[in-house]
Amino acid sequence: MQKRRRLKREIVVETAVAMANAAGGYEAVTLVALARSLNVRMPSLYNHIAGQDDLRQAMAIYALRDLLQSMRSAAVGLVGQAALLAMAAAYRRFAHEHPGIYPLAVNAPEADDPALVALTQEFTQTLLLVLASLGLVGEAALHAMRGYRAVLHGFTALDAAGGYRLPLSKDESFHALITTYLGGLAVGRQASES
Amino acid sequence: MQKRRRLKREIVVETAVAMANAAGGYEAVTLVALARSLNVRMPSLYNHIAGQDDLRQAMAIYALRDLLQSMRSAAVGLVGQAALLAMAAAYRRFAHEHPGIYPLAVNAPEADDPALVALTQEFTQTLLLVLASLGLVGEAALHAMRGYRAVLHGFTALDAAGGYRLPLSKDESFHALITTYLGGLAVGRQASES
DNA sequence: ACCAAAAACTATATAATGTAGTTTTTATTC
DNA sequence: GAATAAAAACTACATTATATAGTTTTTGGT
Repeated sequence: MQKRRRLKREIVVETAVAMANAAGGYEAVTLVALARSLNVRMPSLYNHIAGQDDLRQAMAIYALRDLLQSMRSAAVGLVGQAALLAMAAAYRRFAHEHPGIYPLAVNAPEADDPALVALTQEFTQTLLLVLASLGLVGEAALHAMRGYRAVLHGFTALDAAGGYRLPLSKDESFHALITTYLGGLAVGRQASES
Repeated sequence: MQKRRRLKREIVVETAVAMANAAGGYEAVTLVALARSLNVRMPSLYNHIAGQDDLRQAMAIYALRDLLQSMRSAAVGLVGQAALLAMAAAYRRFAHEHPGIYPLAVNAPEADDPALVALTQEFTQTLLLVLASLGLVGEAALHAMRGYRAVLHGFTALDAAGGYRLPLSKDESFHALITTYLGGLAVGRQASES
């Protein structure tokens, strides 16, 4: 029997995130359903969020922060390939455990939110640091960062979309993909050094 | 002044595809908008499609067929890395030129449609043939196929989502990604041969 | 205890998907 | 060439979702 007034934006967003993950997709979070799960009528949500777009942006920021933290934790104490492997595993685990919000973290709608911009910069900075520990700097590092994220998202998205139906270990496929890409990076680095 | 009766499913789907590409996303194809663009009232569409889900599945099949054909055309006369590079370029071009239906081609909702299953098998077969020309067979080829598609989709999706905002050539990033992955495949192949 | 602000509510508008039942058009058959 | 059955259009309506307007209730600071 709690006093159920004083709903807060934070609670609204967190409940929405939980609903999305439970349902396996953020589309399931309708405002009516979210309001019902908060024991409130739908229009009351507008006291805390500016509408569905605003809610999704807030969920995206939540997701991105969570993903970044997961990847950083996974890489603590590691450098170079080991760090990139650990971060890749953390990325995949995050997407698997948070199917409702992972797509929001990637699609990152608008670039107008300061929190979103800051998070994106932190993300970039973290990756560039790890790539530097691998010997990649300058434009090569930027291309490698784009490639690394493409690899991670590509596998993750195809997996989530049900694209891997063959009776073949997905873990092995993922590991093969990452090591193949990292191996290719090593080759390119050697070539540019010679 | 054509006789505008005898609307056909094919016309409905093709108009929907055109609308989706023009709008840059399939979400813009509402049944009311589609009906208006066909000079018809919305419920009339139900004589040709079973609803929005059916329409999207039809669009997905259309997209997948188109994508497969583009990639095959690009690879005619090529084998090995050259073929995979050409197919990658065709994939990216397709996604860029058909922003409305590309996501449908990837998300491939249900596995219950025979046409969809057949297309998917053709796709797989084509890729495995090219990979075989590179010397990859068996499970290694299957892992490589998953990786190749992940690489293609990952870059494509992040690009479409506006994820590449840095002032850095996307063409170069894409080329670097593909050659890095293919280089990694070559390394892995050497290692397994020794 | 009062009162202003915050946050809930009811009621309503708009737009989308989808269904039921009816009417119109088309094409085939006698 | 008219009759008729099937196809495909229509009107009308039910349902669900987002969003807004205006009102009432709750709450916390003075």
